[in-house]
Amino acid sequence: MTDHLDARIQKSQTAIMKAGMELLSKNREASFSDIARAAGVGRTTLYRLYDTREKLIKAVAIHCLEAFDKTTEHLESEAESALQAFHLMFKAIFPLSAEMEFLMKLGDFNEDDPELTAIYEKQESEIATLVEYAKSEGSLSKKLPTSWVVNLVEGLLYTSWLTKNAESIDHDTLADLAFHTFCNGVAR
Amino acid sequence: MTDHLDARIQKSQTAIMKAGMELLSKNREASFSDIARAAGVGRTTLYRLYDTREKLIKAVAIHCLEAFDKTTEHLESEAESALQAFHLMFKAIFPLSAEMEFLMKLGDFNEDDPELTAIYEKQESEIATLVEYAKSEGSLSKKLPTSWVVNLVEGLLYTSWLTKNAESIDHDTLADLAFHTFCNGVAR
DNA sequence: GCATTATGATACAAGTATGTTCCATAAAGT
DNA sequence: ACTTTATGGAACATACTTGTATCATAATGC
Repeated sequence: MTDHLDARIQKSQTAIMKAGMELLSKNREASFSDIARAAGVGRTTLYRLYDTREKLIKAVAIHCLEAFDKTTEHLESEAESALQAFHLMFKAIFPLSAEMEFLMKLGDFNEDDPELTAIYEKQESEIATLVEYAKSEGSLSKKLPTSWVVNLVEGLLYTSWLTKNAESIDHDTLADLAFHTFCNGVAR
Repeated sequence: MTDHLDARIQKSQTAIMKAGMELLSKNREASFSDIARAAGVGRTTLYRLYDTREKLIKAVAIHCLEAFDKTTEHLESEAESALQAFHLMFKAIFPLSAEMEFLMKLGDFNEDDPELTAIYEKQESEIATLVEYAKSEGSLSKKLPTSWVVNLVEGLLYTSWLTKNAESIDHDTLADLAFHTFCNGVAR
């Protein structure tokens, strides 16, 4: 008896995760049959690994949120200033466009599930801490509410996502645009 | 035989529009039964006025898009500068938070329906024109792509919407924050 | 007041998603 | 090699949603 996950389960899980993320992003009403077919596994396997449709969606959401967490947790130590940390954050998040799209299309997990809410609020508060630090460092305006700046980060990611969908712009360029706008706005 | 709409139809339509906007914002999978109950009309009436579920959603979407159009169409003539037009735009849009929420939760009508896409792209191009004008006026940076600035407007509305949901901030204050960030960013 | 017309309730048919159970098979672990 | 375990397919029950048809009732227009 080991706690090592059976290779078959692991394979199924990653395939389901990937297919679920893509299908549910495109169409929130995608059925278990659809997801199973796209993942290349039997419908029964979905029910075996995730009891219900709701639980699968929650599992995918947690997976996405944790991907964000993993990507952003080392930023503060790598950056030399709080401002630069935001720049690194914009750059780091773009490889997670699939995860970002899923979370954006999902909408308010805010109200749905306490566990998801907890993870989400934890990440929000980490950004809030960074904002407060930047304020004390003197690099961010102290007149603006912290919550506004925190949500602005999300809003700029949304802006980037819109722009990326319409035009094919380089990820790094997009991150630079977001960071520049974050700091200076768009006025001349 | 008049082309005046029967008062009963009008009453039903507005009730359905309102209920549809609210319910479908909260839960995209809301059924016709749910919407009918919330609107206080019979399910049959929904099918009579809007043939199918898809057509109802499309009707609500058009209603929302046109509400935006109506609100923003006179801005250019009222504003004294292109920049000020953006300020007025942020202020004008906040009363339409229900419409905004519906459209945001709806996601890509971009790919769904050519008619919706047409209206949406028309509005986008109107903003693009305004951006180009502001650039020529010298009030917006010419280095930034027009599409980025256009999407930034949407992104700042999204930011405002997030902030409004979390904290209870005055609409006008929120519009000022959005405009200030639009122009100058958040750096000190 | 009277004819017209929208309404809501009910019943109905068809389709589809959900979730469960069982079993032979194949792939993993040891 | 041998045992254990995950898998996929099939069959099945249930529930729900969609969409249509009918009809008595009530509100509207004139």
